[in-house]
Amino acid sequence: MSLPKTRHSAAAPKTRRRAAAPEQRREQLIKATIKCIARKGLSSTTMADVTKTAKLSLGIVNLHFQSKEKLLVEVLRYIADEYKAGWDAIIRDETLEPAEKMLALINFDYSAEIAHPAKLAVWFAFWGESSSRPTYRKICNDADLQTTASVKKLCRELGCRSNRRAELIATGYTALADGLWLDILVTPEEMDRALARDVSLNYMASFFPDHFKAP
Amino acid sequence: MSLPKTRHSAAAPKTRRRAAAPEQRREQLIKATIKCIARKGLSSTTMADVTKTAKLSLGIVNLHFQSKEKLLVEVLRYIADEYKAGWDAIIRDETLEPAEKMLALINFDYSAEIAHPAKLAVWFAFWGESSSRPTYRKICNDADLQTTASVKKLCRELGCRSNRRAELIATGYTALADGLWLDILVTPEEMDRALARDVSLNYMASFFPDHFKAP
Amino acid sequence: MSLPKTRHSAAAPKTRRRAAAPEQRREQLIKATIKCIARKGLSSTTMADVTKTAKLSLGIVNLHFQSKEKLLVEVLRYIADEYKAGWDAIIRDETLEPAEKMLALINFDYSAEIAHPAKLAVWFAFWGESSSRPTYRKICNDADLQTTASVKKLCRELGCRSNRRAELIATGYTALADGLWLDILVTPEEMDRALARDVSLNYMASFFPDHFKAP
Amino acid sequence: MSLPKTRHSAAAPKTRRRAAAPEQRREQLIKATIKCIARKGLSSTTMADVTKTAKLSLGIVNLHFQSKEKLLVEVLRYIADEYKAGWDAIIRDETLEPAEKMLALINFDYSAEIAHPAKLAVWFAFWGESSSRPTYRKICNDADLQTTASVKKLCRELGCRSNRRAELIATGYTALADGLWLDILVTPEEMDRALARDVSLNYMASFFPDHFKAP
DNA sequence: AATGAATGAGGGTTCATTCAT
DNA sequence: CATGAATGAACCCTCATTCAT
Repeated sequence: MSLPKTRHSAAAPKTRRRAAAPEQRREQLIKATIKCIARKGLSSTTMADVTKTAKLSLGIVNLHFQSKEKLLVEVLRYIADEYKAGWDAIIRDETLEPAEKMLALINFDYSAEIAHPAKLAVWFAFWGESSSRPTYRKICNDADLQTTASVKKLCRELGCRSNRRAELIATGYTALADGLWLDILVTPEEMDRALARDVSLNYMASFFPDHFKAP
Repeated sequence: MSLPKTRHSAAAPKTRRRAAAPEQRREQLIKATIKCIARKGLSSTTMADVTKTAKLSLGIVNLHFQSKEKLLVEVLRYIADEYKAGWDAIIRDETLEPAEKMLALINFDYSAEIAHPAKLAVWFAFWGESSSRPTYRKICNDADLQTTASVKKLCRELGCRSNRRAELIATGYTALADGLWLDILVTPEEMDRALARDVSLNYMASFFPDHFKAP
Repeated sequence: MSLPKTRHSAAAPKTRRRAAAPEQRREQLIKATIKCIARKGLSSTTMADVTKTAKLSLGIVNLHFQSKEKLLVEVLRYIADEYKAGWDAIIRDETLEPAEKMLALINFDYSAEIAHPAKLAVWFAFWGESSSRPTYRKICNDADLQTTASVKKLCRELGCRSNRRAELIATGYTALADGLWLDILVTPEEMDRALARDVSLNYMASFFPDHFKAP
Repeated sequence: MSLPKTRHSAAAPKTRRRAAAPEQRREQLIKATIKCIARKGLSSTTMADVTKTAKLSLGIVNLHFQSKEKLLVEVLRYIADEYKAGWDAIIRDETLEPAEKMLALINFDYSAEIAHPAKLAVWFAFWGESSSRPTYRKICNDADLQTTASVKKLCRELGCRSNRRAELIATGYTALADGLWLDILVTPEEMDRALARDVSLNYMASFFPDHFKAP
């Protein structure tokens, strides 16, 4: 909208510039955004912050993502995809027994890559906004739902007879992971990845004492 | 120019709201803010939203809270205090056995008052921002730390010999509760208060089968 | 849209301010806008220009008009209404004979108030944009259509027998006026209000020699 | 770092457009600009619009015209030149009597080529801006002044004794044409080329009943 | 000669805060 | 105490222009 478009003053780029593959620029901007969200929070992260962090010019986000909103959605999707990819790789690994899979999943959930403070900050920043933003919610949910479904299946394979019981355990596992991530993010003095792993292992061990040993 | 420097005509003060007890105004504004955060999210809640919801004038927040930031802190504190008060009442109730206390706590955590969507929305909105805001973090943490400490003590009373083990269970309980609240907020179709209660009870039953029965 | 609303920095008004009746402020802003359009053109007129001209703060336009676009529409409507009001007053004046009315209309069309350079600049600025903006077009047209209808009726009263002929004369009168206004605006050295009046009178005199005398 | 400073692999120059005669490119861009102005208005026409319409690359305008401003001036000049060329051809045609010339001019003014909606849109777009842009004004004026001068001369040849009277008629003719073009552009439902021609002819017939017959 | 990714000044809009009433 | 018009910094977005390729 807005009438006045005919610019009569000139706006001239002063410095050198470089061209890059679009996909590369997008990732560069997404990573800069993650850094900013971790540092300043979602609502305080501005386009200027992001582009300065990426050492690029102000206009570049709109060039590659059309709008800030779309950038943010891509950021969330980027993290969600990374999580789902890692998780799926384990689930599909046919060399592992169910208990080994579950163990691998626990280790994955609290690996340095996944339980990284910046990424957790992003997760919860979006979760905090998710109740009023359907798009965010959808992406956040998808990850959780897949997780729960996989764990439930594993529970059955681990010998859980009742479907209802498997449901409770799997739902609990996902919720527990969310809560532990929150603790890692918010009280790093009290909670670290190792402890979170132990708590999760302890959880599984209590339900499947034959397959897991409490730490 | 304008003549009447001394206006003797009493300006009709239209509908001037009656002065109210400051404490009452503050609570009125806090409740309006909770409503707004639940409806629009933390970052989209404006002073105008809050005051319109409270049916008060725009300037009144700064009159009673000095700034938006301070209002938000008070909102968070209000919810945290309510939670801690309810929890403490149970902990201090000397008529209850440890297992009864734990059960009461679980019921409390998923009561309509505490696991209320609007309040959960507020919790997670602040948690989402907490990583970049020390003040928010402090308030959010305090609640969690007290909770964990209480549960840990109860675990010992329920027969848990190892301190380490009690720590794991208690930490897990708090994290589980956080994760379940998140689910109630974000996927109400998948998770409700009753199911959350069952998951928590199932958790406790697995560690203390003599005191709790899995649902 | 756009997430980040939670301002954490303060933006404080520094100077004195005064309150005014909304209608008064609106007119103040409309007049400032007319001045700016005449001076810089429609597309180069910015909110900052308008508010600086009105000696008010930047945010005030959005306070009173919601958006720049709406301000512009109101500006156009303001001028159109003024024109129609003056025209209607003459048309409805029952003390005037048809020829007297027509003469009064001609005098009105090139009066200082109506053929004012700033207002003409606004008219043509909007007309220039009208072909791509339905809202502008509608307002501009309405004025022209009423004008033509009135003149046509007067032509009949002046003795024009043929409806078709009255149509041609009236349509011509309106077009002539538009063209003369354009000349006054664009070539003030060649065309002034007095000459424009003479051209219009000459036009009418050629069709109704019994009622008008060529200048 | 990057190894291949001397890239011997011939970079495939994808679809590189063939170089074209500069004059041809310029006209291509001017025509695309006219199309855009007619479609979106002057102030909303961007370099991207123009180059996309011309199916050329973004940078090409600055290559051929240095700046947007200069492109626009060339667009205006292009249309003005076309008009003047057509007009001059008639004026210089020695096979025509004065009355025949005047008729030919009227027919020309409302020919499909001249009274084309897109071109009229461009005229008025520039006229709308002309009051604040001397360059535009000059070009627009030149056309009008030549027109008026020619018509005035014809009036004398048609028997108009008084210089003053010829002046009034000629000035009126030009203004009438401008106004009629505006009507064709802005109210196509009410005004078309045929009607405009009739109005103009009716105008001339009223002054020179011996030479023209009212339609 | 031609391309289009990159730049950044400039624009409209929002909204926490102030203060005359 | 209470009100809400006014303020202006800061935000997101647009787009003419540049220049490495």
